[in-house]
Amino acid sequence: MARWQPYPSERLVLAALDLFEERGYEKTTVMEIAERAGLTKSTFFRHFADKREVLFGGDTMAGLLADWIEMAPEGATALEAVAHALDAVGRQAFTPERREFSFRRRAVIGANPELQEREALKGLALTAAMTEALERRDTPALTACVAAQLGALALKIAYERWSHTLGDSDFGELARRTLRELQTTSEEL
Amino acid sequence: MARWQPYPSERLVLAALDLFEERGYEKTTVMEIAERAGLTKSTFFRHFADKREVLFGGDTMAGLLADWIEMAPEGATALEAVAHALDAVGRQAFTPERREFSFRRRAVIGANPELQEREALKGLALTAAMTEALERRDTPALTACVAAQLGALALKIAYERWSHTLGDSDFGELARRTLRELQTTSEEL
DNA sequence: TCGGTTGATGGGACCAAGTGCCATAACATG
DNA sequence: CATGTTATGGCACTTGGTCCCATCAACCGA
Repeated sequence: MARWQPYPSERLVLAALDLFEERGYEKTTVMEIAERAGLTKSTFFRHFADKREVLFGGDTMAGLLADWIEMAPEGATALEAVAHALDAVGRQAFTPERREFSFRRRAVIGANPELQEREALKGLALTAAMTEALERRDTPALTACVAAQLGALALKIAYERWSHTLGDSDFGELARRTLRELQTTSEEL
Repeated sequence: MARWQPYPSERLVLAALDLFEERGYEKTTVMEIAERAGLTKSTFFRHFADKREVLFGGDTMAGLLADWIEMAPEGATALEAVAHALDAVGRQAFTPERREFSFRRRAVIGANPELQEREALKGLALTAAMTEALERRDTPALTACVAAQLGALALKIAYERWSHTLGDSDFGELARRTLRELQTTSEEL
């Protein structure tokens, strides 16, 4: 029998999500998470920087968004580039098999301020990444800032809607529709 | 001689700011902060919920903004109500004598991710408070959301500019001008 | 097949954040 | 002067997080 079972960090994530749902985030210790995953506290902190990060691990999102913004067609406006990126990221990261996990994750985060704090920070990083990517496309600073802000907001709202969906709705389409709504809203201010 | 010196939490805040500047946030312990203020660790946690909160204490901002948004003139648009609130809050909270403190505080926060995380959370709370206040003025949900977002962004940018100012510039005017810039920017998206 | 190297894990000591409880000293009030 | 209230000090305790070292599985070359 192999002593090292495969996918240690995935096991840790699932164990953590289970326990957070059962007893709540605060009443769950890192040792308990590790034990349920068949590992130890030491190993937990080798895979995640801290207890919160176990729910924010696969953190390639900011980079992905930035890449896709830069790869958008030459003539595209700032918002079009953002829409392009949302669509691409939707296909890559928001696959149907991840929807249930996202739903459970959202509920746990919504129940705990400490986790919301981490999520807020990730949101800032996301906006910053998009802003910089737009600026590399020679979008003026303020325009980049506002477009990124609207993009992040659209992402957040779309994520909320998507994770509540029952059928296999396409995240990209949801996000693009949301972004258009936000755009018309901002024009009517 | 009185054993209880006045303004314990103010002393704690200043002691903390000093130490954070000297050795950095992480290398400063709560005990050191308390001792420099002539108090103890126990007392520190009686005044602040945690170590980070010592820099985010006077946290009436969200409430103030919400109040002023609701008190804005009847016929005002969402953005005008926000501008009204920014102006009022500027007079109340961003007084000239607080400018130097704000500058030092900003530098410390900018140097530490843990503090940026807390700031991000406060930012979310601010946006949420403004959104809800706008909705109580019968602003449609999406409009309220976008207007609050722009307001929060304007506040952030204006705060940055203001804390770097040397003269006694008026925060309210700065914020309103910033908000107008953001509005025209968003119209040209 | 064997022995050495590499990388992931286990384990324990350790520090600091944060909680809870209780004693006590200062303040206010009669 | 006696009494109750409030802020503080002090201590024990749990937990998150760091560091270091021993160990064990897997891989690799001879």
